[in-house]
Amino acid sequence: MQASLDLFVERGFYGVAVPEIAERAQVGAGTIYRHFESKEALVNALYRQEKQRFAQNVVASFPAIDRARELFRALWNRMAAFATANHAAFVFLELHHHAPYLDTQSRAVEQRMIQLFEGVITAAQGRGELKQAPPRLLMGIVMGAFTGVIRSCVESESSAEGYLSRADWKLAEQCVWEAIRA
Amino acid sequence: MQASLDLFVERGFYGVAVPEIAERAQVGAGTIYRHFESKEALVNALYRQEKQRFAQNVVASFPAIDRARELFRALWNRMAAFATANHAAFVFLELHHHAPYLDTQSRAVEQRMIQLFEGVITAAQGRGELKQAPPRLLMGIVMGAFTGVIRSCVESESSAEGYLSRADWKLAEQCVWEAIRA
DNA sequence: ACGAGCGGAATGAACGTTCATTCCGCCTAG
DNA sequence: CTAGGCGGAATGAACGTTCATTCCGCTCGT
Repeated sequence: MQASLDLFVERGFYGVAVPEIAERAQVGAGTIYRHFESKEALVNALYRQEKQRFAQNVVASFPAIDRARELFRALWNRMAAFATANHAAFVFLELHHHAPYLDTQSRAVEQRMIQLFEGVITAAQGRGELKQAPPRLLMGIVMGAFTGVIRSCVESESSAEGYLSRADWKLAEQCVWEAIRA
Repeated sequence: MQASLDLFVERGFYGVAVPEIAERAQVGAGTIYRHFESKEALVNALYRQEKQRFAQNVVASFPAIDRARELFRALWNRMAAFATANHAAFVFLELHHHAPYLDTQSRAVEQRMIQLFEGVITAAQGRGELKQAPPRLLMGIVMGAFTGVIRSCVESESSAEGYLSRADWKLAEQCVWEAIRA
């Protein structure tokens, strides 16, 4: 699964041959089919695993606070921590967002997280802490901006830069908070 | 090219067979090779065409104003207009961002636009109109948020909704402006 | 204590299929 | 009548998947 993660991130689902995954994983091609029914089953298993890992890192044991500002900071920091520690996984999830070969169950993992967020946003709006806009819109802005921030540092082609500094993360967090605060 | 655009958006470069493109375009498979040297050449031509169309729609004949607020509103509205009128093209550009089969020239088209934006941002920062953050970071936030907004409406699975209302676009514009304003 | 024998996981060459690309007969414009 | 562009069957490479075989670790009779 680690091997396929790396390769799928590089060239996408259809761009990677199963024997290639096997080679990178240092196993025989047939071995993959003892663990996964098909290439599609593999990518679904991988998606679910990483999505769940992401969800657990981000929303599990979420601080039981009600102030939107703190909630948002916590959310952002957790996402940043996950995306930094598991860069490939994050890009993979981003890349396979709504891919046609994802099955119903894989999509459901995401739906649950979205609905959870929607509830939190609506509640915060009720307290007048967030802008009055469709929750989906605010979610799109936050998630999109987060992805954009990550991409902006990957693309800084000054080669070996690698990751955002902690200061930049904090800066970005402040920016995006101001986008959604009431 | 229109046929390949639709298909590439649906399933990605490697997920679409050339004969399939031919069928959708209602031409023979061989005919494609009288116009493009290879499948890769086709996707590069398509990328360049759409990226340039996007760039022209967004930055060409840009209002000669210096107030960042107006500039941003104009930028946002043009991007929104383009993305609404050419949804597939926008998704295609998004999807092929940094794909390994894009050649140097195709990447250069994007680089020029980025550098142009970087200059505008730096200038506005000099005038104290934008937050003091790395221009790439601000660009990532804006572009990412824009994409996120688009995605948020595509995903509203209430099926036949289709597009954002004009009011929602305006709402989103205000949100994202507040993210980057000083 | 030990080795023959067993079960099942791993293997990778081989299979049928599908792909990108080529090629040649056909059709049409001039 | 002819040349040029088109179509779509043909082609060989590469794909996902299978399966006969190998390999390994454990069990159990001696």
